[in-house]
Amino acid sequence: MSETNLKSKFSSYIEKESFFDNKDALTTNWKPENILHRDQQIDNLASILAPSLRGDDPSNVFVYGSVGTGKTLITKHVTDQLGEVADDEQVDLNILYINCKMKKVADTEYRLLARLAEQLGAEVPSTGLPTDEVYNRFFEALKGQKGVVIIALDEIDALVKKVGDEFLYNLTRINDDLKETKVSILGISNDLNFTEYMDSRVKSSLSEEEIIFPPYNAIELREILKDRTDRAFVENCMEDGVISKCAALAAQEHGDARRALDLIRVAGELAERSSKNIITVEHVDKAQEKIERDRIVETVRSQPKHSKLVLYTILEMVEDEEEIATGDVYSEYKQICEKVEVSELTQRRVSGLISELDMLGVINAKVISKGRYGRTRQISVDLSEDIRRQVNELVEEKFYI
DNA sequence: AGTCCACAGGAAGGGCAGGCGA
DNA sequence: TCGCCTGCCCTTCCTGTGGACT
Repeated sequence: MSETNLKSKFSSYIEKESFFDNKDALTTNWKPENILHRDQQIDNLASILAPSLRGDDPSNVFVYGSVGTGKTLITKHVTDQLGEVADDEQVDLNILYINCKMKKVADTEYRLLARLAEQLGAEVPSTGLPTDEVYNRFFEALKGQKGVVIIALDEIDALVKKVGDEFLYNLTRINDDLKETKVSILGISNDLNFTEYMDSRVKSSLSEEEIIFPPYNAIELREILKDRTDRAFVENCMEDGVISKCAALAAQEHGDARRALDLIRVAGELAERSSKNIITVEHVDKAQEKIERDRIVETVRSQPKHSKLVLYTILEMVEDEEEIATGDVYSEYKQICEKVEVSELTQRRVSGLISELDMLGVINAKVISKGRYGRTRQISVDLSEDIRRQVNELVEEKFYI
């Protein structure tokens, strides 16, 4: 681009008014003034937690609902209000909130206990101690508290699937050993069938109360989007139907409000970069593609190197054949390893990697039986040309293919 | 009815990096 | 510095299995 062109690009960027007035209103951290379509859940949670204001320990609660149904928002909203009232009334109440899925923060038993202890004022190194020592420090910190401690564990299903439910068992039994302090647990799970993974004792003590968050339908999503976009965007910057389109796309995808907000935000950003002076329905389509592409590419980037190589192998193979089996992938993968001078992994591991890639939604792999000819995974790929190219570049760059 | 393929996938454990206390 | 911890990636060994073929 010539110098004058570049300059005019920059100056036209300044001249063009931004569509965004307050972009924060489209993030998940934003707390809207009025929360829509969740009155029942708010009411329910509030009445369950209210006894803590009288110094009684509230029942343990389990909050279920798929992603983007407002679980975290409502929990924070209710606990914040509760905390404020407790402060005003000078009631001893401590509310801890931990997201168990945060990488490197609370995604193991050790880290979870360390964070909890930290929030109670104890000091725990990020690694190095035996887990039972961390547990002790957490317990000591709890002893120092008076009144009720509510522990909110967000995305608890991810942690239990990873490390088992033993820590939950310990947490639910902790009240037996405490005198001054009463602990109550508020579990938040994305997985509706999550309790199946748990020991029945843990299950019964943890789900004394349950609150279900159903997915939003398209109409509800539209109202939520309307509310947020009124704050986030300047007036009259959207073509008719943009909000409905975002709501409809997100409703198709499990009624996910987060996805709806992402869509409208990315559509706005794309429109801003384009020459159009209004956000159009086409921008929403492009936003949908971009979000999916970014998700896949980011996922692949964070995979271990052999997972990248396996994916590369699969992408090469599906060029010629629609559906392939694990064994085919493995022999081809070995050849690629030889070519790039990397020592190959065992078939067991590659099988595991394929299974992971499937769970991450990068490839499709379902187990089928071919009778006499054994059981295997039938692998297919359903990625756009654009994504395949980006993934291939990612791998080729890394291995100098 | 039984066999047998080509894997799936569980369990246990090894080796390494990063990080601690003493 | 050493000894020990955890998390991560990986191997080894193993049992399980749907259904075409005999």
